[in-house]
Formats: sequence, structure tokens, C-alpha cells
Amino acid sequence: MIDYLQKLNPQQYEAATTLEGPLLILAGAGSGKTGTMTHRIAYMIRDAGVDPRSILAVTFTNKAAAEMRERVEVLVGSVQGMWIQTFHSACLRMLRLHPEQAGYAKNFVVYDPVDQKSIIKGLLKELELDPKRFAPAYVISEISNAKEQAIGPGQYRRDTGGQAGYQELAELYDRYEKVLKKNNAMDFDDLILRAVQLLENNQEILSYFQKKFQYLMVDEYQDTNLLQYKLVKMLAEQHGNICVVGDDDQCIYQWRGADIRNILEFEKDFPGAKVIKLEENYRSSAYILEGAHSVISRNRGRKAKKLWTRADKGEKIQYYRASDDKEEARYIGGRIEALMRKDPKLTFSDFAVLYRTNVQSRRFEEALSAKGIPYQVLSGLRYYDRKEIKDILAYMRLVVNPRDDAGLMRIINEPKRGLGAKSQESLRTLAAVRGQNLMEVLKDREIVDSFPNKTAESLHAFVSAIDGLHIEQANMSVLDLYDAILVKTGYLTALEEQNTVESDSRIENLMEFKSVITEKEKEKNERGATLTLEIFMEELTLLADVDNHDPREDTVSLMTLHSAKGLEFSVVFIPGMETGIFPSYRTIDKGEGMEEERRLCYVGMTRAKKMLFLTSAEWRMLYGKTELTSESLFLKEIDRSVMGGDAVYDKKSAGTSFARYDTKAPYSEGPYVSPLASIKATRGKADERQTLAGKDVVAGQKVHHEKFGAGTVIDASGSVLTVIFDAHGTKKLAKDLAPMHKVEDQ
DNA sequence: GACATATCTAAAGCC
DNA sequence: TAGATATGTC
Repeated sequence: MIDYLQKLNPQQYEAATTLEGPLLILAGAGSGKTGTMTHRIAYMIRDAGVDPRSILAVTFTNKAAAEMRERVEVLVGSVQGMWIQTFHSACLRMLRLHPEQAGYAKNFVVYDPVDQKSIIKGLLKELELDPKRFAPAYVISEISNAKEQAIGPGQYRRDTGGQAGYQELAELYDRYEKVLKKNNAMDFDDLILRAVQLLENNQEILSYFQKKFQYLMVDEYQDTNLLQYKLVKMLAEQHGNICVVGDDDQCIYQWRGADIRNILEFEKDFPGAKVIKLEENYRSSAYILEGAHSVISRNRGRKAKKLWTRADKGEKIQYYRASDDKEEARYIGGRIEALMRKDPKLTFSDFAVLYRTNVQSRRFEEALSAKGIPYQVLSGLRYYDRKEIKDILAYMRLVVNPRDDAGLMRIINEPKRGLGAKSQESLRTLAAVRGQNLMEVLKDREIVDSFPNKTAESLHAFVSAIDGLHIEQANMSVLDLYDAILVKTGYLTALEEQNTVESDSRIENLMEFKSVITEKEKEKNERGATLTLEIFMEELTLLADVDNHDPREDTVSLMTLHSAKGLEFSVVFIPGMETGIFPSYRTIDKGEGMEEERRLCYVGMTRAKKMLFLTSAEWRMLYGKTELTSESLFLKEIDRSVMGGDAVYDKKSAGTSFARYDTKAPYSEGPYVSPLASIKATRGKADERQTLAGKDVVAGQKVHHEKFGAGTVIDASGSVLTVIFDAHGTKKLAKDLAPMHKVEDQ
């Protein structure tokens, strides 16, 4: 056996040394997936004589790509020549090599969601559509979905023809595509779609890449969508050397297009495929694994597998039902303190609170700061989403590609230069009438002069600034250009004049951004290349997350279950184990959605190395209302034998003790009916008693409803509090009970 | 264009 | 409840 492969277990070793033919590595949580993949690449290069240039490894996130690159570098010394990239950047790279064949001009730009939104907004105006009925976000998601299915505007129109509202959507989609084409721009979905089309329509280009990439690897294969599948399939068609790594149990992104069938049907899609299961877990203690398994095994659509560990049984899973959401947070804070007192080796960064929705974070922030516990919240907000950064990026883009209308619209009045909605409106119209890009229109002196004096002046100044930068740009470093933009556009001056706390922090961010550029330049220089503006822009647009999780900081981590995928912590808390929160009310009566929630639960549980705490709150304030909650179905699915002795279920609601649930109940198809009815509460004045299915209810009365189940009407602080048990625990019932009255904090 | 007020809505977020 | 967005007023 080769020395560096010695650390691998037999399955990992086999996976790392199987190079030819289709290979599916089913890598369970904590099974050493990345190590296996990187060793596989190392083996190719060090022992199998594979040319690094013939390796293509794709991941979903920049973080994953960076990690893979780093670890391969450690093993092999260099990643030179290999394509270790995200799906999007790999596609972009192919498209940059053949823009014309893909139907674009050389300097095409990549639009982000903000640009998309501004385009859709413009189109809504143009078509005089109601932005409420056609919310930009909704329109964008429709378009995105269509593109992920490789459905163009024409087919979209045909497919949806006749249905109310779809006519307009089809028109929007069609025009949206035309705008992008005219602006020489692609959105994120285009990157994959156009790359696939490029290969589909150009046999030579396809053959070139098929020959070039003799060895393909795909990480997180369970998250691939139809287009990504097509891409991989095409590239692998000739040689079949395709290795995909993934875990169907961790497919938690179906809602954004991931198609779990890709991994489930890999062997069908790639005949002769070898399947290797990595089932030895190196992360969690046995009780935790057992608990996670008892949950995930309820899913039907999954590949049979079971993680095991050599580690001790460890601590049982703890469950705590708090009285309300505040107490739940206090409890978690208290537990962190107590555990750290007990075990001095624990640091804050050993703890994570993983919640289902971002709104839950607030309570934990409050509770942790009250106790003086340092924490960091990993929110969806990203560094490059900051306005000032986006603005400067838009300037850069416009300088590179003057046809970039979305970029221009973004910054034409940023900083304020008197070019408000009205001027923008007429510019847009002019451009539309003349079929030109905004910049082309602006370059026409006559047109600009036809605007009111002040406006014309501003426009001239704007055009000449951009134009000047466009010309100078060729002989400038990225950093110099950045400075020039800040100064010549008046952006920096405007901020300085504001002189507020906010503008100060913006300036700070802008300065911080300079170090990002410097770093990138250094990086490139080390590899003997120079950082061109184009390359820089590219990397930035596709760089979504600057890994805002800083593991070096000793803080408790607060994040959603989704963003926890791939991470691990000694002690994990999963709060909000309640019907409606987790599983989310939106999925409760949908089998598919429910399976995904269950996978999410599995992902969350398997993040824990040593201890896992699940909590729920009896009363929870949500959307301004306080409601009685019921415990999550998932709690009942965890095998009792791995739960800590002091786990108390529904200690306050009589008749709902844990023992009543048959945790081994067979998993059945159809709507998920929780054995435990959930409770909705509403308070009205005594003379405004709610009726339930035509029945008048009064305080203290037991009620029964064939659909909603049994419940009791109880009395709270003088007025009637109607409590209804509902088999689904969804908001549907709330509607049935309207009008609802607010329930004050108990 | 800035600011105040009204209204609406509520999951997750990779590139 | 809280935030985002739309609308109103100066």
C-alpha cells in the first residue's frame, strides 16, 4: 500500500484507487469524504500517471473548491493544471473560451440577483403589469426554474399556455432574455444552461472537453439539478470515468432545484457503475448516530445504509421542553455555561445552535449576550451583498462592458447626481425606442442636450467619467482602477460628506475591499500571472460567500440547519423542535417536502460530535402572535433508547406523554398525520366566542371535531382562550378560525 | 429627494 | 413582531 493512502480505511482506499469507469461514492455524514476525494486525486497524479490537466473536479461552493484545492496541494504539491471549480465557474471558464459559439460577445458580464431584479422591475413598468401580482422575486424564481429545466421562453409559453397569469410570465421571460442578450449578459442560471447548450450544439467543442477531461469528479452529487446532470453526463460520455460523491440522506436543497433522482439513479444512468459506501463515521458518538439513524430511516426514497462508529456510546441525546421561546434560549445559554464549567477543555467554538429559520436567531442572541457568551450569527447576508461593494462592482462592470444596462441603472444616480427616476425613465424609453443600450444613447450628444440643462450636465459628466475609465482601464492595475473609480465618480467624496456612522462604516468596507484586491493580485502573481479586471470581476461575481464563519474566533456559532451542512461541533443544540417550525408548516402535509425536512433533521443531528440537545418551547411568539405549540414529529421518531433519562415530553399538557407514541410505527404514505394534535390558540372576549365547525365553545368545554381532533377550551386571564387540537398543526386552521385575536405574552 | 406613514407578509440560500 | 416596500407630504 502506498504510504499516504495508509490512513484510509478499506472502503476509502478502494474509492481512492478506483479510477476507471463510473463510480458512486455514497459518503455518509462524517465518513471522511473530502479526504477520500483528495487522496483520489493525489493517487491519480502520484501513482497513476494522470496528467493534472485532464482532471475536472466540481463542487457547489467556493469554500468546498478551496478546501479541495488546499488539501490536494498538501498531498501533491500543486494543483496546477487541474480544474477544481464550482459548477458555475467551470461553466464560465468554458464559455469564456468560446463566447461566440455560445452566442455572446467576448466581454459578456454575469448578472447577479440584484441586476435581475432591476431588469424585471423595468419590464413590469414597460408592460404595465402589477408588481404585486408579479412580484419580481417570484418572476425571477419562475424564470430560474424554467432555465434549470432547460425550458426557453417559447416552450415556457407553450407549456403554460392558457393558464391565468402565465401569459404575462411568458412575456416577461421572453423580454428578460432579450434584455440579457442585448446587454451581453448572463445570469447565474445561464452559466450552466449556456455551457450545456454550447456543448450540445458544437460537436468539436464537446469532443475537445471530453478528451481533455479524462477524469471527472463531482462533489455533493445529491444536490445536482437537471442541467448539471446533463453537463456531467455529456462530458463523461466517451470514457465514462466519472466519480460522483454524495449522500442522498443529505439532499436538503430540492427546493432550489436539486434532483435527488440523480444520485438515486446513478447506476441506471451510468451502466456498469461501481458503488462504494463509506459508512464508518469518524465524527459522532454512537448514541448520536443511532438517534440520527432512527430518524432518517423513516424516509422511503433513500439508499440503504447505516453509519457506524468505533467511538464510545457517549452521551445520550437530551431533550428539553421550555415554557416559551425566551426560556428555551435561556436554557441553552445556561447549558453552555454549565458545560464549560464542568469541562474546562470546552471552548465557545465547540458549541453551535442550529435553527430552522433565521428569525429564531434573535432569542439566542439576546440570551447569549445577557450571559456574556460571545457568539457569531451566520446570516444569509453576505459581504459582497453590501451596497457600497455592489455599487463599485457595478462601476467596474460598466467600465469593462459599456453595454451593461443593469449596471448602469444601478449606479447612474449613485452617488446622487440629480439623475432620478424621471431622467432614468426617459433614458430607458429612448433606449427602448432606438433599440440601443443606455450607454450608446448617452453618447449621443444631441440626445443628452435635449434634457434640461442640469440633467444634461450631469449626464455629460457621468459619460465622460465612465468613458475615461474605460480607456484608461487597459493600462491600469485592478487596484488603481478601483481607486480611480472611487475618486472620479465622486463616490468616495459623497460618502465623506455624509459623515454619519453609516457612511463611515461604508468607507471602511470600501477600504477593506482594497485588501481583498491586493490579496488577489498577490495570489495571481505568485502563480506567475497578472490579475486582469475581467478575471477579478469573474471571481468576485461568483464568490458568494466570503466564508463568514470564522473558526478561529472563539465564539458560539448560530446558524440555520442548512448552513451547517458540512460543519461539525462538539455540542449541538437544535431548538424549535415543534410542528410548524421543524418540520416547517409548509411541508407538513406533503410527503416529499416532509422527507426533505427529515433529511435536514438528520443533517443537523449528525453535526454533533459529543453532545446533542433538542429543545422546544410550549409557547412561541411567531409573526406577532403567541401560540401554543406541539412537539415535532421528529422527536417521536428518535429511538427512545438513545434519549437521556430526563427527557420530558410535554410535561405540562396532560395526556401527551412520550410513552403514547409508537416510535416504531411503520412509515406510511400519504399525508403526515401527527399522532399528537397541535394546538392553536386565540383569545377573544367572552361574547366573541369562536365557533368550531358550527359548535359554540365555552371555557372549559371539551370539544371534538372529526377533522381537527379533540381539544379543550380553556380560560386565560379573564377572557376565553380557545384551544383547538389540529391534526396537522398548520396555519390552515387559523384561517378557519378567523378572526384571530392576539394572545398577549403569558 | 428626504423623510414619515401605511401596508403587507412571514423558510432554507448555493453560484 | 419586524422588515421590506409602497405611498404620501413637504
